[in-house]
Amino acid sequence: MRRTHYCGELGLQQVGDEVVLNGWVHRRRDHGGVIFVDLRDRSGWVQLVFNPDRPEAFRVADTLRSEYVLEVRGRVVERAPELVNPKIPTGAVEVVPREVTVLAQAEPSPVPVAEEDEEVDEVVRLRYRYLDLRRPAMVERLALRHRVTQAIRRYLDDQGFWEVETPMLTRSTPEGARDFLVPSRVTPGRFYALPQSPQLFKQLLMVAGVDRYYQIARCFRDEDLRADRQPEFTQVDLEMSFPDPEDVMAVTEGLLGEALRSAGAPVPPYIPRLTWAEAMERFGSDKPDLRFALEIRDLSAAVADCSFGVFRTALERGGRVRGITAPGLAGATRRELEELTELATAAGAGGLAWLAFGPEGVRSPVAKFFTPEQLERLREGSRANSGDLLLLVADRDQVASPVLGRLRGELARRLELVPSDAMAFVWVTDFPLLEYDQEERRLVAMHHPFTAPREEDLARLETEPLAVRARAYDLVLNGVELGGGSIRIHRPDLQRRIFALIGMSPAEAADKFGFLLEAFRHGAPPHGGIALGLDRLVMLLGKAASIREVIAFPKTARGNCPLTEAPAVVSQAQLRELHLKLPEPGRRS
RNA sequence: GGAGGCGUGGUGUAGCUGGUCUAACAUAUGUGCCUGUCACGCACAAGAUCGCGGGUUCGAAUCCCGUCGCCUCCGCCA
Repeated sequence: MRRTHYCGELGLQQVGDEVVLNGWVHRRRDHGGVIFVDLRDRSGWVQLVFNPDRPEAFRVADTLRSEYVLEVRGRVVERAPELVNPKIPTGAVEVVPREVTVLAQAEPSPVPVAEEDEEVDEVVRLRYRYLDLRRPAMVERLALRHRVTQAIRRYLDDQGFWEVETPMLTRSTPEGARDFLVPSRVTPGRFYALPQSPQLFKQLLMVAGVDRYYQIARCFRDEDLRADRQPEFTQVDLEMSFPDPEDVMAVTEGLLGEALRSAGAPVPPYIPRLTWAEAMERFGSDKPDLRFALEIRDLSAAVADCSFGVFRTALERGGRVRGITAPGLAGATRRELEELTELATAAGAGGLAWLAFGPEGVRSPVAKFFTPEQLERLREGSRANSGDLLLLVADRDQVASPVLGRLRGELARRLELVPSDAMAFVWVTDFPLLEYDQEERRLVAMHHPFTAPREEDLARLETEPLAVRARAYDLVLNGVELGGGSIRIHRPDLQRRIFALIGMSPAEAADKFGFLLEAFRHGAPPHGGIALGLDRLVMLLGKAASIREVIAFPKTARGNCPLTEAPAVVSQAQLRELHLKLPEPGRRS
């Protein structure tokens, strides 16, 4: 017997046909004289009806239990009108089995496969992921991811991109995230690293003349996890030769359009753009959530002559006073205001000033420092109406912007300004090439050290390095960084200047990236590309609460896999082969 | 590394201002009944020493401390 149909495919077109189905017992309803079994596969389920007039099949039906695996030969029949179940796609028909074989029995499932809305503990779900993945919601997520991935492959193939695989065992590189290391058996004391991204290899492929490359690439970063972060994750990684940023963005938008279409999501007619400076100024974030407005406003001028010391000091020290107006929040309780203040200080602000505009005037702990005219200027400048709450932060932009950005997000949540079904894409461009790392007390690359500076800023590279803008672009969706890319440096001399700026000596550069610098001496084309987080994209398209929902076998927040119990202890013999020695047990620090 | 939350039959929850809690409910499971259900129904049964360790108390699921696991956030993630 060979399967003829998937369960979920059956409908009125098959009425009268004899079909062979394979699937799992989704539910069994035993009425004594008649037994119904919902037979499920990845396509959905269809009802089997067993009557005593077919004693052989009926006897088997009697022994069936949830999640048994069956092979069924039977006839598709139309249901009487009053028996149609409009809730399922196959509800107009049912299958009358002539022959039923139990291919596998099943113990009672720890994961309720048929109970759709049962929230099951995530560890249990991960421990028995193969059962969890049988649940229709998870099947749909796997299918969605598949469709999106295939749409991307098709599109990039159409655009002339070649899919090339790059090594998973490579070398550790400085900068960036912590590497996962793999000890070498053959060369004692040496280690491979799992790639944080195929960055260097795709650049080498450009030098090789591949011209257009892509890869659905697994990446590894040994950093702490989040709802949208896993230690291994998948990027749609692409690179092209001789591009402008416009070319990369155009390809990305085309790819995204296909991905959205494949997911049944509306495709935006265009994707707006913000420079990094504008994003920070208006939204306090380099990945602004544009599903809601709530913009930051500069009120420095309005408070310039007030008598509030904190503001005056901030202004004198080159800072500004900026604020956000929260509509309708003038009635905020002391507790709510404390929470917002706590949020602001935790984000780095010295404090948070607030003014509640009401019909009887202004309620604020700092109102006494302002004349009525100044208060009116503030209200006007902040566009606040009666009933609104104005939150003010006074500090250098570097400190104040992220604080205001945090507040903006928090206010949007509290005011429920975030439309749940909106998809707000935005490009953020012109990132600073470098930033100052307080901890390491040196300049570091904001994106990565291979990012090209803008031509017109080149002259300022050594004199005003923090003012130099990069030819970089990030794609943001709903406040989540979906991906980022840049035009790369392809000239060895410029690459060496950048390495020097971030404090990497020529010797170190030669040691760590010598192969790349050498490649650039052999005719490197100008090139650039982008990498998109596939898991995040699918997560957002699938309205999933975490990235784990769209990964077949994800890790927990501590990086464990409850199913395989990785990471696990290995034998002394294995360690010896790898020339590794662990500290005595009990001395783990 | 830091902060917060959660942990009770297979699963999901209630109980958690200490004492008929000898732990309840739903669901799943087992048995029986039932010929049109589709989250089938009805009846009966079995199933948890309340994550683990310690402490307080005459008495702890309940209070305290520690610890483990999970989740969220901050740091970190070029």
